[in-house]
Amino acid sequence: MPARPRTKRATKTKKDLSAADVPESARARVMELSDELRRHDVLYFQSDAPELSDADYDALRRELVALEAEYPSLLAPDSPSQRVGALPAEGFETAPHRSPMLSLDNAMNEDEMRAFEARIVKLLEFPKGGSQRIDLVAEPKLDGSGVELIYTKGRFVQGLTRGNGQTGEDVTVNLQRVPSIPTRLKSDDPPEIASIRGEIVLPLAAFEALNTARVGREQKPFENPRNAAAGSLRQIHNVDFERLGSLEFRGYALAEGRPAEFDRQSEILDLLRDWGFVISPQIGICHGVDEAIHFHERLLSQRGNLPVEIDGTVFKVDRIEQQETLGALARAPRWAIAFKFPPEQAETVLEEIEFQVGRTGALTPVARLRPVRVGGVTVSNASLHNQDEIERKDIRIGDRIVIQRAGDVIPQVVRVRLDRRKEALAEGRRLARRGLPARCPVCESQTVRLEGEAVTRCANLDCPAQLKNNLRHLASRSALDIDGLGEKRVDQLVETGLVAQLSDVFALEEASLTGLERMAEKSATNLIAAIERARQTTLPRLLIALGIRHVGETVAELLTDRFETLEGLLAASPKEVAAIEGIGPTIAESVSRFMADPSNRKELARFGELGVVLAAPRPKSASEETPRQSLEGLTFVLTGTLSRPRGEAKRLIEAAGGKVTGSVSRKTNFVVAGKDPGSKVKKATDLGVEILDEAGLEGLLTDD
DNA sequence: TTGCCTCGAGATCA
DNA sequence: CTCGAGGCAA
Repeated sequence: MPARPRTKRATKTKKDLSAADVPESARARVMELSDELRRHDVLYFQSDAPELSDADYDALRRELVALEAEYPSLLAPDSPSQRVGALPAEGFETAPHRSPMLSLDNAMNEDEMRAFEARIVKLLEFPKGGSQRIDLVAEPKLDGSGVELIYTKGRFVQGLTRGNGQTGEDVTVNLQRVPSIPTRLKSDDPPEIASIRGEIVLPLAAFEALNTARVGREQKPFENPRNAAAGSLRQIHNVDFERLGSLEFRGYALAEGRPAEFDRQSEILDLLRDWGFVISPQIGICHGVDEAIHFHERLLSQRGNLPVEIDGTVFKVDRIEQQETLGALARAPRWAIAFKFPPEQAETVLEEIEFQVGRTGALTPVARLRPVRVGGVTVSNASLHNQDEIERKDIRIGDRIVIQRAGDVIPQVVRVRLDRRKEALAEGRRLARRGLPARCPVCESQTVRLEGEAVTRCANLDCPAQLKNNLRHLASRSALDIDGLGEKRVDQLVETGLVAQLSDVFALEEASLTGLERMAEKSATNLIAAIERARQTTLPRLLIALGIRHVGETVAELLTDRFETLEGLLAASPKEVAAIEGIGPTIAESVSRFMADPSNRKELARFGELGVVLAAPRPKSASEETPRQSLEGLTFVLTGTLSRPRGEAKRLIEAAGGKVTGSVSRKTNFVVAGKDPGSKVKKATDLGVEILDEAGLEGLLTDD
């Protein structure tokens, strides 16, 4: 488990040693070790003729790691110590943030900025008539990837992505390669623990250079600096050091470790700079909202000349004391706001309006666009929400339209260039209106629009489009979580008629799957196994899986808490459902209607007939779990000659809840080596995967 | 919604 | 080598 001994060892060094302080003997030994390890890597990977035992190899490697830790200047970017073996076994580990990494509220225009100021003035309860204004620190809002860096006693020990705000991915090994992240804080008296937050960006010049290099190597250039930066952080194998070396970290907050005498955000920025971090140079202090708006406009005018991409201005209340008074909501602090630049717009041709059929049968118009770059990505689709929207904006096929990415993500049609219609016609585009289809585009059934509703629906409950969406939903994470049942597989299953109603997934057999496109033995087995696992589920998951309108995680839990079993729910009267705290009339109606429907009841019964079992609401304790599933979640690889046929060994493992795969990867937990094992054992030792002999396997199977 | 990364497995070629 | 799935970020 050589996860990261480097940083731990390093804390023992008394002070940073510049290159000159490194004893010649150490330098020589590092070179020697590196050469030796590299030679062995080649022997091992390319000629399969290793000279060193794995233990010896490991020892050399450890020695190298230790030396590099002691003399960081000797750590070459291409050192064999940086190879994959140094990485965590399974992707990146996740780790909790020291305090939640919140996001920021947005202001899209001046009014919202003024509202922000008004809100804080009110909350801070300034004495009437006082001339106090609020000092706001202004910083560019960098368009990159947010990270948290942890320093203990001034040493960089851990770096996390933002993740969900509570927990992030530990990308320390990659961040250690970013030049602007100091290994040590420049401070005589660093805090015990400091948490620095900031943005990882890829400066435009580096982005261009990187892409030129990539094109030269016949690699695909990156679409935009932000994705290139975020992607760089998540590299695991064959890590491209050039990429990491071109990243830049810019600090903007100190979430922990603030010395008491620093009581303003502006001072913290200075402190971070003193500690050795890069701080955006375009920092200002604004006294009141008018200055803030002015700052924002000036920054916008400089935008094109800046070395990094930005998408707005962040304003923070300068005084920490005031920040603390204001506090934070669940999602974002009340003392800061991101004033966004107007979204980039682009013009393109609307080539077609299609209608998608959703899970409930609702027909949603989607604009198919001539692909156009906007905000760093190529957009070719945009939702049009509903028919009213199309009519209000008078959108017609063939129109030139203006699009933008709302909230930076969802593309939307802003308006039609009505003034360009003449030209459009001249170019032969037909400018047809697209009305709501009378028949479903997928199954050709009648469509209906209920009185007072905005949406039109396909009336056919068995419409394949609805079935596909329902099936996708059933297989999704929060529902039955069936691995390997993605969009394409769902399409196949429905189109071949293998699944005509939801419960059919549980009637699938391996034999009927093989023969489908890209569905050979292994995939079929895996899918069947995933479905088998899904048979044992819980009532809330099943309720979610059914796709009852308005029933998500929360409602499913509420229903389960109240009725405990499916039978209980089926027997419940609409009144009882409606009486549940947290369930209003709309939801109650939807649930009761579903449960009363005879075909739904039949379908539910069929789930049971096909082996779907609901576990008790909450397992009392872990000790009550069935001991037979002892290998749950473990992956095995078999190699060499075993005393029983492979197939049988495989069955035994699977019966105990384990998984058997063909090749060794970091996801493999155990390699079972029989007589005359193959190269898999070598690979396993290299990846640090545990190797079992047959006795060891027997032990696992019979034990506990 | 798009782009990036990883993984397992299928398809293809030698 | 290519594809599908899954996860993550904005």
